[in-house]
Amino acid sequence: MTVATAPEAASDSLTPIGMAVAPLERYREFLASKGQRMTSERTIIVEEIFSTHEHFDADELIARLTRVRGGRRVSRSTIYRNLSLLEEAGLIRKVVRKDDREIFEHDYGYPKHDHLVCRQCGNLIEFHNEAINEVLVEIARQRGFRIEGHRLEVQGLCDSCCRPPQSRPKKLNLL
Amino acid sequence: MTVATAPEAASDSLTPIGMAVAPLERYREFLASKGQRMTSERTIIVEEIFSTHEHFDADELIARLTRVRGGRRVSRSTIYRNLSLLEEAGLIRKVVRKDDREIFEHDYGYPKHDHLVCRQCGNLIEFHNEAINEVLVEIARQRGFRIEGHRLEVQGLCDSCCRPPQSRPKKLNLL
DNA sequence: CTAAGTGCAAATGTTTTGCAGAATC
DNA sequence: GATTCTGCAAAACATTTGCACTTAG
Repeated sequence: MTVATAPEAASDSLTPIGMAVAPLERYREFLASKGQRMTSERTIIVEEIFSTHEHFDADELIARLTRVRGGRRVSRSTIYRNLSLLEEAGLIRKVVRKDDREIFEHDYGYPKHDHLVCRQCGNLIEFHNEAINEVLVEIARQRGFRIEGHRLEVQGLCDSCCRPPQSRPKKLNLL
Repeated sequence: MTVATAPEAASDSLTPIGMAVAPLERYREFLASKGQRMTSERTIIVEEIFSTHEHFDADELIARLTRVRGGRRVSRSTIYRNLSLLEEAGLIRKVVRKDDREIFEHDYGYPKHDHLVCRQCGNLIEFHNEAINEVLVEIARQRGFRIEGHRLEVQGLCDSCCRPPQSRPKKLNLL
C-alpha cells in the first residue's frame, strides 16, 4: 500500500499513486477509442491540469496556460470542449459550483473525496469518508439505482472565517 | 411524534408537520425583519410553491403561475428576485442543477433529505439518512467548520432506466 | 407620503456553436 | 487525403439589473 507522493514505476515520468498510466496517455487512449485525435493543444491542457493538484475553473485554466506556457495559448472554445471530454474520460470531474462557475479537479490518480466549502473565503477543504460511500451504496441498492458518481458540497464557514479577527489586536480602528 | 400528512393545529389553514407557522406568515416575518414588504406577487408565489411538494425551477414556477392562477402572472424578474429571498428566508433551497438550471424544493416543513438523480430520465429520488449527517457533523467538528447546509446529489441510473425496455415485447420492430 | 417592489427591456457572464482554415492519422 | 480540431466571432441561455411606474405601510 503506497502513501507516497513521489512518482512510482510506470509508463511515464509523472505517474503518481493509482495511475496505471499517465493522464496524457490515458487521454490519448480514450480519444483513440472514440476515433478522436491527440493534438498539441490537448497535450498542453492535460499537462497543465495535472502539473498540480488544484481546483480550477475554465478561466483559471486559461490564465494558467497563458502565464505558464510562455504565451502559447489555447482558445477558450478549445478549453471548454476539452473540459467536457476530459470529464467524459474520467480524468477530471466537477466538484462544486462557485460564483456561477463550475470548479473542476482531478478525478484520476487521486483518492475520491468531497468538500467543505467556505462561503466567506471560498476555500475548498477536502475530506474523505468511506462511511458515506457505504451508505450511498446501500441506499442505491435498495432503490435499484446504479450509482455513477456523486457530488457532495457542505456549505458553511471555515475555521478562520468562523470567528472575527481576534488575532490581530494591534491596530484597532476606534472611529 | 407526528407522521401524518394532514394539517395540524396551527396559525393557518395550511400548516403541515414541523411548521410553527405557515410559509406565507413566515415569509412575512422574514421580510418584516429586514424592513421589506409583503406584496400580492409575493403571496401568489409562496402560495403556489407550497401548494404542492414538488421540485421546480424558475421556468416551471412561472408556467405554473400562468396556468393555475387564471392568467394572473408574475414577471420573470420578480420570480427570480423572490426565489433568492425565499432561499435566504430558509423557505426553499437549491437541491440540484439540471440542464443548467437550478432546481428548488421546500426547505421548510419537510424533513431534510438528499437525492438520487437519474441522468437518463432526469427523475429525482429522495432519500433520507441520518448517518450521513452524523458523519458530516463529526468531520466539521474536527476541522472547526461550521456547517450551514449541504447538497448531495448522487448521479446514476434509476431502476427503470437501468435495463433496456424488456417489459414491452408486444410490437417488435423488425426492420 | 416615502421607501420598497414590480415589469420591462437591456445587460451580464458563462458556456456553446457554426464555419473556414489548420492539423492529425 | 479525409476527417477531426482549432480559433474566432456570434449565439444561446439562465439570471441580473437599471429605470420609471406602482404600491405597501
